[in-house]
Amino acid sequence: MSPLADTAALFADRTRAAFCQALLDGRAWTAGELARHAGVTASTASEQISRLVAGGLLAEERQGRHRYVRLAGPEAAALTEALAAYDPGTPRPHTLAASGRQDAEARARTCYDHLAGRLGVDLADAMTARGLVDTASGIAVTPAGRDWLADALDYRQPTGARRPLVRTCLDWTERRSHLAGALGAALCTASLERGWVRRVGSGRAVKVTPAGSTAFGELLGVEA
Amino acid sequence: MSPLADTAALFADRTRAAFCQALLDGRAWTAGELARHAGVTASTASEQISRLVAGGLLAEERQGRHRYVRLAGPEAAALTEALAAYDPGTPRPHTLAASGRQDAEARARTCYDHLAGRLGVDLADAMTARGLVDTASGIAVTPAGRDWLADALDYRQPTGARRPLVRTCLDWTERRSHLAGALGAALCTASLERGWVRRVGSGRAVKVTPAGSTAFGELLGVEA
DNA sequence: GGGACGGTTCGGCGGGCGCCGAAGTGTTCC
DNA sequence: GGAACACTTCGGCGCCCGCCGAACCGTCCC
Repeated sequence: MSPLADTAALFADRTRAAFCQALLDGRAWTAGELARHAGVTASTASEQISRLVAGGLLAEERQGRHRYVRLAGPEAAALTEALAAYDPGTPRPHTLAASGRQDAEARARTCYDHLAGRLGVDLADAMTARGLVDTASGIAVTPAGRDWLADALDYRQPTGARRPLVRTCLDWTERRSHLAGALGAALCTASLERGWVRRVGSGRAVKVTPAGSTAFGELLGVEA
Repeated sequence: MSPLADTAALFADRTRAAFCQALLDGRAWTAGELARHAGVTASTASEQISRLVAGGLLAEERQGRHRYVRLAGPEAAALTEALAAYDPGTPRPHTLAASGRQDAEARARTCYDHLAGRLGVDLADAMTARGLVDTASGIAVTPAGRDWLADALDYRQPTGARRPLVRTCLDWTERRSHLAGALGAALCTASLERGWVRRVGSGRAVKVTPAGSTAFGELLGVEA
């Protein structure tokens, strides 16, 4: 086919799409977990995973009798997000029935390696409002933002880093941008390590802890 | 299916992918032109175009007995580019045989509404080197860049604009970033209007005119 | 009106793909 | 060694989808 069509075909299947979206939490899943998650048999999952790996979208790691698999990299995650976020003009039906289960994810979740959902958008807004990132023309970290990253998160950009310090990521529940890139990853890592947020369930949803409420409030004036 | 899989399925076909890539030149094509371009019959093209329109990826406009069709918007173009650009680790086979026809496109072409190819990358590098855009942390237009846009291109960002002033777009021939967003569009528009570049053939390729060589040299120090 | 032309609709063909169950391989634990 | 377990391979079924040719519908031009 054509490279474009080949790449797209990897996503163009209910089961494979479900795999990729599940893996957007940035963690490695076993083949069996993915199979149960998508509601297919182990054999089907095995085949589909192999296709995704062959297509370069997933990276695998064998450990004993387990096959761990994760998204191949930030580019793969970005592509998955971009496809999931594309939704031309549909004014969000947003059925209330299904929203119960999705509620936790809508409030706060991880998106590959950064925070998303309402929390992610709030954090992004707060950082913009405080002049830590500048969205007036593109998106960039301000000098004040660099200081904040060093002070609050103890993160300093490696010299000669090729990964952009900050990148926007369109949120598929909020339909607004939140912060990805190295900054987003650092914020997410710090939040998990310091117990500001905790993963709930086996999916992407996270919950802001009391300590997190305090921290986000003090550091950014966000009440969550 | 799932929204993700549905969207991906639109691209997951040789013919439809060829349509989208052709339309990346930002212009409207007739159904017949697309059919010939992709090497399928008119009936097939008609059906596939209808699917892309129904999927919200293409916008159509009927004029007399012609059906003009173009990409639905910048998001659709960005998605197409993102899919085309994703190519995990393949170190560019770059067959010399096919490169003849593609040579013009590799040198300079439009990418939806901005300039790409070697020219696009050179312009992006020059603007970065001259401090008009800042890529140290994300991508943003500097104050000097705003002045340059006003002076050289007579472009001023509308107040309250929701489109980012500048955005990067990964080039599928150069595998490097060039400038998209409102800045990229303004630069492309100015270049075409002022005769700095001229479209060649029916595709996306453009050619730098002598006047363009002078202008790019004086404005940005780019020799092209 | 008549002919040329762009586009669409319909029927039908062929191939590819997703899925499963059954059998098989390799690993872990007792 | 044997049993449980995670995963893979294979054969086969059924469906979907891309494609074409033929007939048809509008539009444009003489």
